[in-house]
Amino acid sequence: MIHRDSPSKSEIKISAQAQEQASALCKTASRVYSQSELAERIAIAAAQNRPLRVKLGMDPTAPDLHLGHAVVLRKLREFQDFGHKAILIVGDFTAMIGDPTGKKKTRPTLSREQVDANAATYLQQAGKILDTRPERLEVRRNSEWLAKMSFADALRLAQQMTVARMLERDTFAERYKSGEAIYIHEFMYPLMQGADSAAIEADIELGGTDQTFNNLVGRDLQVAQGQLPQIVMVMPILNGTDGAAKMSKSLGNYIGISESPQEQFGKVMSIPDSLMREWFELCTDLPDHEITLLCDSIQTHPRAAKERLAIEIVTGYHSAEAAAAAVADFKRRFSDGLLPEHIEDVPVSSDLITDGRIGILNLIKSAGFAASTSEARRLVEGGGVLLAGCKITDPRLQVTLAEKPILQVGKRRVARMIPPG
RNA sequence: GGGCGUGUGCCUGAGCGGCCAAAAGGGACGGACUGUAAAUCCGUUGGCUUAUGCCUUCGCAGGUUCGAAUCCUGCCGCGCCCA
Repeated sequence: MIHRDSPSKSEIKISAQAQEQASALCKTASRVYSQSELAERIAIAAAQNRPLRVKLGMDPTAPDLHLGHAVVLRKLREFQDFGHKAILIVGDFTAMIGDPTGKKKTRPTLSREQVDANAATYLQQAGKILDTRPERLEVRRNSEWLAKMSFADALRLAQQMTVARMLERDTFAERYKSGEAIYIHEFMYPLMQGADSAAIEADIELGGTDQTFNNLVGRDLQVAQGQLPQIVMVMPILNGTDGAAKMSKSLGNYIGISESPQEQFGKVMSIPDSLMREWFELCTDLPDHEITLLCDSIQTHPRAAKERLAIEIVTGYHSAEAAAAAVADFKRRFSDGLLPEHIEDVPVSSDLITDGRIGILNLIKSAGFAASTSEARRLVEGGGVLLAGCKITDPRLQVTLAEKPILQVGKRRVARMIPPG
């Protein structure tokens, strides 16, 4: 138990150093509740000779982290680099509800093993960004305290909140207005998340702007328990590669932090120019003046700027060498129109072959470039298929694989087809 | 609990007995142009051994019809109003 009653507010002198640290940390944040409180808390912690406890919740499902998650994780890393402690909360208990932000209904309860496995995968990916040393990172699952609560405990929690306030929350407000269902248990979600903050005595909670309400609830619950209210810092939600919607796996507009250098690079190159500034700010460590220069299309050609952005990102998740290779590969493929240096071999199953020949549609399917024969047919008819460099127009074409021909579908999908045997 | 309404393809949304695998838009994919940008233009957008063919799809289950996404019955989901 950390005692919060040591130096009273008036006694704390907020050093210039603390001010500076606070303003550095707040720089890319969307909002902070509040920056002055943060400076003060930094000073308090320093006076107590302890690190700040910086909380971040994680969903124990589908741990496939992308650049959007990375925005918050990068911020958390900044806190760690100032000597503070990251507390990752594995939301294994809250997952039973699912954040009302998403449209998904109640999720299936995950087994302990699944949660462990997902958390491990999460950490393995987040480890590219976070400092994972135990003195800088603590991982807790919220079933640890939430599962123990009785119905009476839950009621006491619920007493902290009013329906009116709950309905102020944007997602609830929208759903209520548009006539979508809102279940009572969904109201428990913010309360549970707030209970997490109280349970771990968080000084700060990070999140995306969509978490604002949830995180602010934590403040009230902490105060109710005699703790100092956590400072809430919310980060902007990163737009996806399409520039139209927030980055998410289900929308397919994401760049995974575990993806290959080539893939990351190519995807960055495909984003709309209008997205560059945001991405520079939230996905790279480049200083402001450099970003300004790069985003000025007079001084820097947008394509060059985007290449730089891609290099920065690939370097961050892989290495400078990998980024250089990705640049070369990209130029080769898309500027010079050549085939990539490395082409994946795809063995073709022998039962698709009759008399040494295979139908082009089956070939496309076996390369995994089309989900159905009909789709493969459409690709051929649309003129998107090349075999051994020749455009295929006849969906009925039978081909031989003796030459291990290279199959191309669209601009991106390439494979060398290997005959069985 | 009662009354009214609603449920369509990835999404929005028309259809309201045959001409419906189902309008239109969005998205996505392929092509042209480019900087794998934007804008624009063209094509495709349920599945099937290649098809004036067959199968699956319009909440679910039955029924009426020569014939249903369209009508009837029951069920389920959602909303609104009343209590």
